[in-house]
Amino acid sequence: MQVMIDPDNGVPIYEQVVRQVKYAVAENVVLPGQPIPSVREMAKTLAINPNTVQRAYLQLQNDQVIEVLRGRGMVVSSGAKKICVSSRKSVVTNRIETVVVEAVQSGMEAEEIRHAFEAALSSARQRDKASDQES
Amino acid sequence: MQVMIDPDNGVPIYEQVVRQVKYAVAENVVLPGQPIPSVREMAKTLAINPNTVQRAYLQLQNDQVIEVLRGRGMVVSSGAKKICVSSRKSVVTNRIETVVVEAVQSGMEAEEIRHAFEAALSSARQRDKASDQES
Amino acid sequence: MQVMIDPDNGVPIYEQVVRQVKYAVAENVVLPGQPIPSVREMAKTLAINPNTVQRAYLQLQNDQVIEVLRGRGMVVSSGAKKICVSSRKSVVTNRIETVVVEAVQSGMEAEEIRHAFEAALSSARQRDKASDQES
Amino acid sequence: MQVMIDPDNGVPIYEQVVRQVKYAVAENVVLPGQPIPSVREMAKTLAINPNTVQRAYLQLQNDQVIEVLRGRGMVVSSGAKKICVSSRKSVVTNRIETVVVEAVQSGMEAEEIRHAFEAALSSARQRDKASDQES
DNA sequence: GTGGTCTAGACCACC
DNA sequence: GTGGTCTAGACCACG
Repeated sequence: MQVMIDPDNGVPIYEQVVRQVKYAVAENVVLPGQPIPSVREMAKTLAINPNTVQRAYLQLQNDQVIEVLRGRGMVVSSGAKKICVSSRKSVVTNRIETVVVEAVQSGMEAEEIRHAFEAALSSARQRDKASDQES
Repeated sequence: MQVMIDPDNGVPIYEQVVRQVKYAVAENVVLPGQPIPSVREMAKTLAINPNTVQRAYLQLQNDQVIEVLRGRGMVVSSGAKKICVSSRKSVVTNRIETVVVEAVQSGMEAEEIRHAFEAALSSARQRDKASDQES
Repeated sequence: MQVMIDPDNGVPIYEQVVRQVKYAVAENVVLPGQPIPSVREMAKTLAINPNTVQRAYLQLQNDQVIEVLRGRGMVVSSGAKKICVSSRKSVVTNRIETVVVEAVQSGMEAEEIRHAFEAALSSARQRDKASDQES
Repeated sequence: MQVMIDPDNGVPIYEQVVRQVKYAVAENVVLPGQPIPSVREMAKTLAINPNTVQRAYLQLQNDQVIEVLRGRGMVVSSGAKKICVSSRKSVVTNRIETVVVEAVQSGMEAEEIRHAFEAALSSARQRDKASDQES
């Protein structure tokens, strides 16, 4: 499981860790029952403070994505994949709502917003297909 | 110039003020050279902290949308409209593109994304109309 | 709202804070909409680290007992009382289950456990009534 | 001497081992002077870490339930039965009293507490019987 | 003033 | 080795 952190992008580091672990679970990069890197190991590889990793893992526990085997570390919980897939969608939906609210508040007309959206969607899909073919 | 604030929508209040002033300029609600409400007046109208208005006005100065006339308060600067119109569209459009890319990357189908978008748009417009009627 | 902490009783300090805030809400010591002490203030009165209070408040947010008014502090959320009352009962029920499991595992007969339980219950109720009359 | 371990019930594994050894002594499953399984043997039987067994045996030595015979392993000490019988009841009874006091203080009715207790007791006994049959 | 995040370093229980 | 808790002190965004 490879995790990449950008400490300057506004999103809290612990939140970035949470998202990437969930993404890895949703994409079957790690399977239920498999261990995830220990707090100290993850902290070392990301060059961040163990407490920050601890906080990310705490949230993943609350979200029932991972569970603790006492004294032996943490593993992906059995229902994790389902949770991660659905949470990912709800997160994206929330983001869409936020952006749309901003657009409306800033005075754009519905048709104008819709046009920007459709343009973004078609170009994003083209790029997505292209990168699919590469891999 | 009518400004509506939602203290619970996650967007900082000062940022909401900035956006709506820019919106008013872009829509010719206020014209270059015309004064904008004083910090105190705006704060009283919106029932928010004067510091918050101060901060919004500071950012508007940095963005060259308003300027201080010594002893006479603040007015919309001459180049303001051009700045506001272009910045509004580019900012919102960029945000939309970012979100759409995330949605596609997270594996959502185009129809699914479009559905979330339309739902967000209609609910956002309803709330916008409702707050218009209140005022 | 008075909170008492015992740093040596095994229960984490942040957990003690969580419980006592919930207890205060359940007992109407603080009402929905009312503010709770700020992180710094609570930390000072309890003579503990602000981070520890922060963690307690974070959990209370997750449990939807309190909510943040940006820049102005935290208040008891509207549905808090219901949550606190029911959570209190479920916590006690869990504790009972744990103890009973231990008793069974340690080889006590059902009748023996039941006898100890009834004895404890009647003496606890007597003491409870007595303290009620005092107040 | 049969020992059953549940690694997921919150009680430390070494503590579970301690309790069950004491239980076996109290119930005359093993008699004073008789040897108890070696650390390695016990660890293999329970599929747990030898360090964990070591820790349990260390505590049993501190509690004067077992003693080391140089070169011949560990045996149940002479006063063990008396210690185990009395400690078992007093520990469990104390725990029950504590929990019941908490329940009463938290405002639960006597009948409510009794109901939770009986439910816990019957489910705990069922699980206990089930694990007996397995072995 | 408020809460939110992060770092550094310590101590503990458990396996 | 593992995770869990706590302290101390710093910086940031927001009102």
